[in-house]
Amino acid sequence: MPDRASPRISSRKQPQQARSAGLVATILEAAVQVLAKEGAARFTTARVAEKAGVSVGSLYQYFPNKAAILFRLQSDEWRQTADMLRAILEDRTRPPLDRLRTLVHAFLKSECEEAEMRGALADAAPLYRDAPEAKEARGSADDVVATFMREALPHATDAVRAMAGDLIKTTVSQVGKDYSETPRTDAEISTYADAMADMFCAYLRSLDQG
Amino acid sequence: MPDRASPRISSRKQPQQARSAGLVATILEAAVQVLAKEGAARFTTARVAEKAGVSVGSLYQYFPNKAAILFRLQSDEWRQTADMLRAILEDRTRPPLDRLRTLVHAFLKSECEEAEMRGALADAAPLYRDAPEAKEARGSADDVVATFMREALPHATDAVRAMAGDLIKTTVSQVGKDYSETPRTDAEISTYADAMADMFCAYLRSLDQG
DNA sequence: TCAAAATACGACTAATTCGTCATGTTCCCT
DNA sequence: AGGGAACATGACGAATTAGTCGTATTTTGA
Repeated sequence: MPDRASPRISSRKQPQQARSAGLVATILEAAVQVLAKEGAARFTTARVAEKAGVSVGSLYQYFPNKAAILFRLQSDEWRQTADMLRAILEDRTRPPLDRLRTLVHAFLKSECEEAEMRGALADAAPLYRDAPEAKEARGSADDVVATFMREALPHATDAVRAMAGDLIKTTVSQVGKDYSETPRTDAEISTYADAMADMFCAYLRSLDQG
Repeated sequence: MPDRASPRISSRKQPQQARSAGLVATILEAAVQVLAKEGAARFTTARVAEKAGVSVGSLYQYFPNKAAILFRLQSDEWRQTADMLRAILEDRTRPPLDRLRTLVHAFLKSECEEAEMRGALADAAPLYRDAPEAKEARGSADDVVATFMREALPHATDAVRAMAGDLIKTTVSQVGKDYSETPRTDAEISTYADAMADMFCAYLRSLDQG
């Protein structure tokens, strides 16, 4: 918890001409580069601007502070993965546990891609996570998971479903972060994902029977 | 990854007189206070020294740098929890799955205690985790877990046992961090721990049968 | 065409930080 | 008692950083 008072993180101004829109894109790309190559501790606005071939002043016209850049990167990540996972979970042509398995595979694989950048982004989390915008961003996946759990555990109580959903959600997300810290081959990722899926399936079956 | 070169983190000199031993203890207590109340970003040697009622110079006689203090705190935590968990896992008078359930409860409860400080310590991890001393510290729990898995999964192959052990280890540790981020009552912790234990038990039973 | 709006620039300031070192104090042992 | 070792002090230097602001350049639209 770096800043007690939550700093504004929203965009300072929207780019209106084509060149400034391009500038924002350039900055974001450079930010990813700096984050991946230099790490969270050496992520500075000056370095990002230099990598982007742009002046600091220009950067500060579209991002109110350093945290805003990081939050933007994290936001984009979240949106992307959320869409992917939602698409998998909502495909009702397949049995629930099959979908769950696919989800675990997809999520773990996605976490292992660009792991350098994601790790550094997580290190920088203290800079943006206390901002109000970041708090809103979470918990949007709750509905999708709740719906899925009703399908997966038709005979269980709501309380059990909620707990199981929460546990699985947390496990997938947190274990993914830990697992992706060291480099893995696709085969390793797949094996590990299967083990996780096996665990979830065994758990859900036992819940729906007992 | 804040520092490419790994800084020395070992103690600079050992206290030889009683007063300096006390001073080290005072510093560590103050460090915990500062970490919990101010957060990782505001954790500075100056603040720790002030809180301890000691000069910065004195602090630097027993810790080579800021990271060393943080690493020391983390080390002490690790040793403490490791001992606790080992004691539970090695009690062969009880069935393996019972022990596993107790372990989950104990670990989750311990993670939820002093959560402020632990969270801040995790935020500061980039400062010390790349040092060689920190890398050694991990992986000492592997033997205990391996032994336990042989008991819990007598009919499974070694590969399955290794995978399951790794999965459970990672899950408990990572999910614990996430779960302890928001304050919980003892009852909530216990319920969640039971759910996790249920999941592990269902998984292990399915592995030992199939 | 030309003025106003939008955009871009980068030197600069104020603040914070880590860690050192020359100096002073306390302790221990003979 | 007294001399040397251990210990304690805190002002200070060097480095880094976030963010600003006055100025210069480009685009737009009438």
